[in-house]
Amino acid sequence: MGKHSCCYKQKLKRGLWSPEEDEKLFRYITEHGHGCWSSVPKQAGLQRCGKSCRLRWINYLRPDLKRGAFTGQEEKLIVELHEILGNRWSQIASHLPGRTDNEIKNQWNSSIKKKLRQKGIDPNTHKPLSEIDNRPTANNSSMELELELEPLLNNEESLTTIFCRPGEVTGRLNYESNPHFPFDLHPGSWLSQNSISSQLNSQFHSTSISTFLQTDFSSTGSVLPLQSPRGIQYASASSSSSQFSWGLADWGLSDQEGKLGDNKQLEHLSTPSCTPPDSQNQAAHPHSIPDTAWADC
DNA sequence: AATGTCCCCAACCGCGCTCCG
DNA sequence: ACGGAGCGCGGTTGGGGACAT
Repeated sequence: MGKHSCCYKQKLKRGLWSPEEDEKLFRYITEHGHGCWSSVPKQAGLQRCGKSCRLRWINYLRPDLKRGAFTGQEEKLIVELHEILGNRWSQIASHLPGRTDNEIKNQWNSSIKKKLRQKGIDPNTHKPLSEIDNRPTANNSSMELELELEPLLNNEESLTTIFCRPGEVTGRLNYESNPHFPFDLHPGSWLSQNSISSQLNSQFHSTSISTFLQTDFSSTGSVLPLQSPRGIQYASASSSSSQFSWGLADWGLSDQEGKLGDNKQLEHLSTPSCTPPDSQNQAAHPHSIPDTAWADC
C-alpha cells in the first residue's frame, strides 16, 4: 500500500534531472496533459517513475511558477499562515500563487525559522521563546493555554493561541469548538475568502509575530536580491528550443524584473484569484480545502 | 590554492487517503 | 466490504555551491 509499483522497477533513473529530461517532460505535459502520472514517463520516453515526473513538474517545470527569492510580503504571509495551519505546506502554498509547497517548506526550514528564533520567537508555537522555556511540558488544555498566554496579548489575540491545543500546532486545528473563532465560516471556507491576506494582517498587528514581521521582513524584503535557481544556466542554454524555452524564460529575471514580479505578487495577494493555484493537488488531500469552498469566490 | 564547514534546495521516501474494480 | 493502484502530502536526505580558515 502506498508505494508506487513503478518504484520497484529496475533501471529507473534517479537524482537530478537533465535538461533533456526536462524538455521531454515539459513537451509531453504541455501537449497532452499529465493524465495518469504513472503512464507519463512511458509516454514521454523517460526512464523515471511517475512520481518523480509529477514532482519535477509541480516543483520546477510548471509554467506558472514564480521563480526567485521570496519577498518580505510572502515571508510575512507564510509566517501568518503557518501560525494558523502549522506545517500544512500545500495549504500555505495555495495562498502564495506561483510558489510550491516544497519551496515554501525549504524557505521555512532554511530561513524563516532562523529569523523567528533570532527575534526570540519559537517557530513551532509562534510564541516568545522565553515563554516556551518557562511553561510546563504537560498536556495543557486549550483553556489553560489561553489563560497562560493572555498577559502576552494586547488588544488582539493570536490565532494560534486561540485555536490550537498544545501539540496541535502541526496537527488539527481546534477551531470548531472554540467560541472565540472570529469568522462566521468554517475554516475550509474562510481560508478561501479573497480577503484572507488582509484578514490575517489585521489579526497580527499587536502580537509578537507582528512585531517581528514589521521589524524584519518588511524592511528587508523589498531589496532582497533575486537568487538565480540552479537550473538557469542550462535552461538558458537550451532556450533556443521552441516550446521549452518559454516555460523557463522567467528563470533569468534581472533584479529589476524581479522587483516588478514582486509588485505583481503583491497585487495578486491583495486580489487573489478565485481559483486555487493547484486545485487538482487539493482534491484528495484530507486537510485540503474542499473544492466547494472555492465556489463562492 | 587547498581544505573544511555550513547551508540551500532539489529530490527522494514513507505514509495516509481516495478511487475503483 | 475489501484490497490494490494511484495520488498527494510532509519529513528527510544528500549533492553541491558559498564561505571561512
